Amino acid sequence: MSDLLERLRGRGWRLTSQRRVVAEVLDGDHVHLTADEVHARAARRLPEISRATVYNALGELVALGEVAEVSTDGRAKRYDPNAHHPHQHLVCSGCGLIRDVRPDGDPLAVLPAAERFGFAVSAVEITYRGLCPACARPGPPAAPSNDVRAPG
Amino acid sequence: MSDLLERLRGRGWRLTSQRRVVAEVLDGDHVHLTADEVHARAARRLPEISRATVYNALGELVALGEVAEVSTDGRAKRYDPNAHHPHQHLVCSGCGLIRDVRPDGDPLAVLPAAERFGFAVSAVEITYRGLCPACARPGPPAAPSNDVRAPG
DNA sequence: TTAGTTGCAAAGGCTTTGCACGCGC
DNA sequence: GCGCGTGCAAAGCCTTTGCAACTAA
Repeated sequence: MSDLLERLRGRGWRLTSQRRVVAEVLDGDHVHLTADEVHARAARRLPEISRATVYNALGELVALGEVAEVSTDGRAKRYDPNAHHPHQHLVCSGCGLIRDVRPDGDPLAVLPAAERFGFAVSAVEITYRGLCPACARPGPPAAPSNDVRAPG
Repeated sequence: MSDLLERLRGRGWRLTSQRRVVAEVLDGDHVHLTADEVHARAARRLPEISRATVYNALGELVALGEVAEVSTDGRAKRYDPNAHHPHQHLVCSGCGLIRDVRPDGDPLAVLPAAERFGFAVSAVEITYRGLCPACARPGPPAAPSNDVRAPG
């Protein structure tokens, strides 16, 4: 994570306490927080941080390619710090849980050149949908959560 | 298209002129309109139709599985009437053009069972991003459009 | 020092909701 | 005629913007 901060500083990113906290909140695997969740967590350490600042920082991290925006539910966007580790998402239709997965092989190869209609395809986003183990089990499904994280 | 209306009536969908017009607007391949665009086109034939009614109808068509919601840009959702013909999307990073593509093979097979973390995977969404022929060509790129349609 | 950042509050885009009237069945 | 569907307008959620005060380098 301090790697990230170093890298950004090298690119001329002015390092403020607000930006540091935002970057720290967005650390780890299977992290897919909304802007509001990032703000809430950042505010635990820096109570006066404003939403606008969080949106600014997130937008810059996305523009710099350090964080990826994912819209899995059509509501608020989620921010994924795993941008340097190409991966796909497994999304539970029951509780909203999101897991990162990294199948072998080049996902771009899935679309034959003959079917690209002349497009210069440079990226592919793949989302698998289905029920997670907890929601697939008989009985009450896992409660939907606004704070979707990796289990355990 | 009248197939669609018949099917819906059979399911107890009360057939109003507003719903008929919405269904008609959403006819064809490579159609990916926003709710507002659907409303604008519907209003050409039925000037008094309200946005709320369009949203209601779209929501119902999605719930009934007749239309798919796609969020390709993080802005307004787009509605894709091609729900009965499984396909993927090719999205131009320059002008926003969206094309449907249907590679051979089962896209679900891309994710090995061993990497499903116990999820019962039932669907997969794939979006390819890149430049369309017009935007890849040197010179002024195609103007971004709020009315993204199939070329020609 | 000084240009870039922050916080606040207001505005903006997209979507949903509440309620009285209207219309398909 | 009944009950669902409609239109209107207001509210809601998420995000962006304008501007004066502040601060990292």
